[in-house]
Amino acid sequence: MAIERDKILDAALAVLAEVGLDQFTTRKLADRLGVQQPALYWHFKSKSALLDALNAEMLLRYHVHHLPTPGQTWDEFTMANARSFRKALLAVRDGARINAGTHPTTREFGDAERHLQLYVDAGFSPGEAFNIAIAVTRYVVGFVLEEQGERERGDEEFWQEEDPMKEIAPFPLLSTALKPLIAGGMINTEGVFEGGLGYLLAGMRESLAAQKTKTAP
Amino acid sequence: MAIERDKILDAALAVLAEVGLDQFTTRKLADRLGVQQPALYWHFKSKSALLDALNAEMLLRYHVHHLPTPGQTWDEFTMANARSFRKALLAVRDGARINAGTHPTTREFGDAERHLQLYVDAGFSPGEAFNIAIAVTRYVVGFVLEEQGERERGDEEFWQEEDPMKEIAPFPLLSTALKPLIAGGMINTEGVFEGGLGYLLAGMRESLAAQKTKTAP
DNA sequence: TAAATAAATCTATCGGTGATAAATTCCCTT
DNA sequence: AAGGGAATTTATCACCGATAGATTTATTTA
Repeated sequence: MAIERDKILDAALAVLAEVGLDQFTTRKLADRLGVQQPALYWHFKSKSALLDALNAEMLLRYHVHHLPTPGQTWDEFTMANARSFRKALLAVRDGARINAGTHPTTREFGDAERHLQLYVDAGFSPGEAFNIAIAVTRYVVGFVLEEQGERERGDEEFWQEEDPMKEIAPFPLLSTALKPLIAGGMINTEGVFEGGLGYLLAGMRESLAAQKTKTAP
Repeated sequence: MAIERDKILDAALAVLAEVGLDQFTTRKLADRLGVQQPALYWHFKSKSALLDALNAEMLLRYHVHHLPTPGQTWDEFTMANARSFRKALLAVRDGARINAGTHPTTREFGDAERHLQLYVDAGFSPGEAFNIAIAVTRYVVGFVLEEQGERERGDEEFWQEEDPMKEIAPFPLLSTALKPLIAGGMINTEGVFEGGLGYLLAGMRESLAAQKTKTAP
C-alpha cells in the first residue's frame, strides 16, 4: 500500500530533479515507473493531490528541525527551524514553488501549535507568537522562491557570460554589493539569507525585551 | 503600437481577475479582444513574455511608492515601499505568483540602485544595504503569495463554514491567536503583515545603531 | 482448490493548451 | 493605383490532465 505510494513519490522527485516543475508531467512520471499514465490516478485523485503529497514528503524527509528540542531557547529554535525549512525547500527542485501551492496539512498545524507554545512560554503573547511564526516562514518561502527562480529561468546563462556583471554594470552600488557574493558563476545566497533572518530575530528579541520591561519594570 | 499593447494588457488583467492565473489562457484573452488566439503571438513571443509584461504593468500602475521621496528617511521609505509593493501585488489576482515567476527588468535594477544609495547614505555598507533590500522584497512576496494562495484554493469555503475554526479547534494557541483576526469570514492579514515588517525594521535599525557606535563611539 | 471479490493497471479517448506555418487581409506610403 | 510591411486568420501540431470502461492481477472466502 504505502510501499507503492513511496515508489511513486521517489520517482516523482527524480523526474522533478531532471526536468523541473514546469516540465513535470504525469506521463513522464508514469514512464519512469514503467506504467501507463492513467494508472497514477488510482493512487492520486489529481496531479495537484500528488504535488501536495510531494510537498509533505519533502518536508518529512528534509525539514529535520521542525520542532524545538528540549532546552532550546525560542530564538535558537527559530533560527534552526528557518534554516532547516530552507534546506528542505532547496533539497527539491522548485521546492519553494511546490510548497507555496499547497494547503497546510494537519501535521503542519500541530507543529505550529508547538512553535506557538514555545514563544508563549518565552513571554510573547499568542498574537505576537503567531506573527513571529508567519513572518519567518513567509520570509523563507519568499527567499527560496526567488533563489530557485533565478536558477530555473534563462538566468543560468546570465551568470556564466564572459562578464557576469554585464547587465548590472550601470549600477555601481549594486555592482559593489554583488561582487563579493559571486564565486564560480554562482551567487552566495547563504549570507544574504542569514542577513534577513538576523534582522527578523533582532526585531523579535527587541519586542520581547520591550514587553518584559513594560510588565515587570 | 503601444496602444494595441496596452489594450492587450488591460484585457489580460480583466481575464485574470475573472478566472485566475491557473485558468488564464491565451484563447480566453483572445476571445475578450475579439481576435483569434494566434494573433497574440505577433505582439508577444510567448505566454511567459506576456506575463512578464503583465508583471511590469502591475508594478507600474500600482506600485506607486517605488522610490524614496525627498527628505524621506531610509526607514520611512522602507516601510512605505514594502506596503506599496504589497498593495501592487494584491491589486492583481495572483499578483504574487506572477511576480515571482518573472525576471527583474532594467527599471527594477534602476530602482534598486536608488534604494541602495539611500541605505548607504544612512550609514549602511553596500553589502548590508543589499541584504536589507532583498530581505524586504522577499518577505513581501512570500507574504502575499500565501495571502493570495489561501483565497485561490478551496480555502474560500474554509472560512465560510458554520464554524470557521473547525479545522484548528484541536490547537488552542492557534485558535486564540486567530480568533481576533477573523471578521466576517475573512482574516485580518494586514496586522500580521505589519508585525513581520516591524521586526525586520527594528532589526535593521539596531544593526545601524551598532555599526555607528562602533565607528564613532 | 475453486470461486468470488477487490486492487491495480490498461486501452481508448476527450477537451483543452501553447505554439508554429502559411495564407490572407488591412492599412499606410509612395 | 500599387506596393509592402503590419496584423490577423485558418489550419494544424504535439502535448497535457483527466475520465470511462474493459482487463488483468492479487487476495480473500467458501
